[in-house]
Amino acid sequence: MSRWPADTAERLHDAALELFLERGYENTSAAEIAERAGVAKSTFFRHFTDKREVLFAAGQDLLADRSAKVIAGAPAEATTFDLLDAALRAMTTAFDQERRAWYGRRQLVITQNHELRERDLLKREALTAALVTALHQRGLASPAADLAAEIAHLALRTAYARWIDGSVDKRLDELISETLADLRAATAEFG
Amino acid sequence: MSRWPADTAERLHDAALELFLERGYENTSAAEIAERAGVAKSTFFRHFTDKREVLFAAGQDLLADRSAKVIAGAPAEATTFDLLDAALRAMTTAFDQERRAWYGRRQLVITQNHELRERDLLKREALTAALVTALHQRGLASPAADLAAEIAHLALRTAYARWIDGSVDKRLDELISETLADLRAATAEFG
DNA sequence: GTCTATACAGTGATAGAC
DNA sequence: GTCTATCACTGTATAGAC
Repeated sequence: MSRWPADTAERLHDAALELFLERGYENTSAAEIAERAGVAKSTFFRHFTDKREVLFAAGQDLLADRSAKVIAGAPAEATTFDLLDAALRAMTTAFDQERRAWYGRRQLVITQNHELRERDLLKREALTAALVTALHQRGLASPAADLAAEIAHLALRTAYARWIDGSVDKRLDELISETLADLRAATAEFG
Repeated sequence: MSRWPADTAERLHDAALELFLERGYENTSAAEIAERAGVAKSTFFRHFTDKREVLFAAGQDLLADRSAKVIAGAPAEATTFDLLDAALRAMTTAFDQERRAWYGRRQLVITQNHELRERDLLKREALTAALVTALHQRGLASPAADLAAEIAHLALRTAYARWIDGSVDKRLDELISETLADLRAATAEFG
């Protein structure tokens, strides 16, 4: 048992989402988030480099690493779409079905604010760039690797939106495979 | 001996890029930009909603409108790639060959700063979204429309980088057509 | 090694005057 | 339209407490 209440970061995390939903991102100061979490403002900035990061602090690099490893270790006969499917599924095992509603609330806040949408895009683009690198190392050259990564990016974005939407009760990895299959069909029609 | 003082927005624009190149974006305050342009800090914020926008204020909506019109007015027998090519070329007529070096300096500043990269991504995504809308109105459904827009996005990004790079002395619209043709070939191989 | 306290520069908004 | 002036807030830095 620590002298300090456990998981300060998580409390800040939850306090932030609550307040953003109550009164909006812009109308919530970092000091207020800290106050609700029971810590000082300076503590907030010790845990998160900026105010937006309180919604994005999840292990981004971990996801990229995981997908890179899956791509590197895939069998030689795997098609590019097989690679994308495996990589995206590896990325999203962390997205627990039980926390779907939480991600939905988080995304609602993000969508309604410009600064947060910008940060969201940057995070997604970082994942796409990591995918390109992994595909290059696998021997897939540009522009095919870039195209593949963009398709994966689109699949993830679309599947994530459908997952959060909640009108179909499927796991995120199922939706990813479905969405990617749709995109494979659409890609074939272009050729 | 100019009868009219240069446009305030343009002077702020140029002063900002100069200062960002001299000492970096982070080490330049809005007040300093205003000072070099010969106006007050508050005047800066009357012209640009925030400090980043001084590098992005170019008519973004205009580009989106132009590409939407081109897509709407394209002949019925045009392929999707024809549409993308026409839309991207329409977007980029504003990118004058003589100002290529200027865009290069601007992009250098953007690439070196997180906040500016975020803003850049948001602008590009807005263009992609406008493209999706135009393609929907043309009768192309999702996910084909989304895929097409992402391919266009990738083509624009790649061609723009090559244009700025300056190792080949071609106009941006030429590079776009070339890049798009490469992507068409890559797309066909996936099918 | 985690939290607190305080002071500070800079952003971006706003009100009032010319 | 522009200026001055002022304001709340972000984010940094530092020094110290448990």
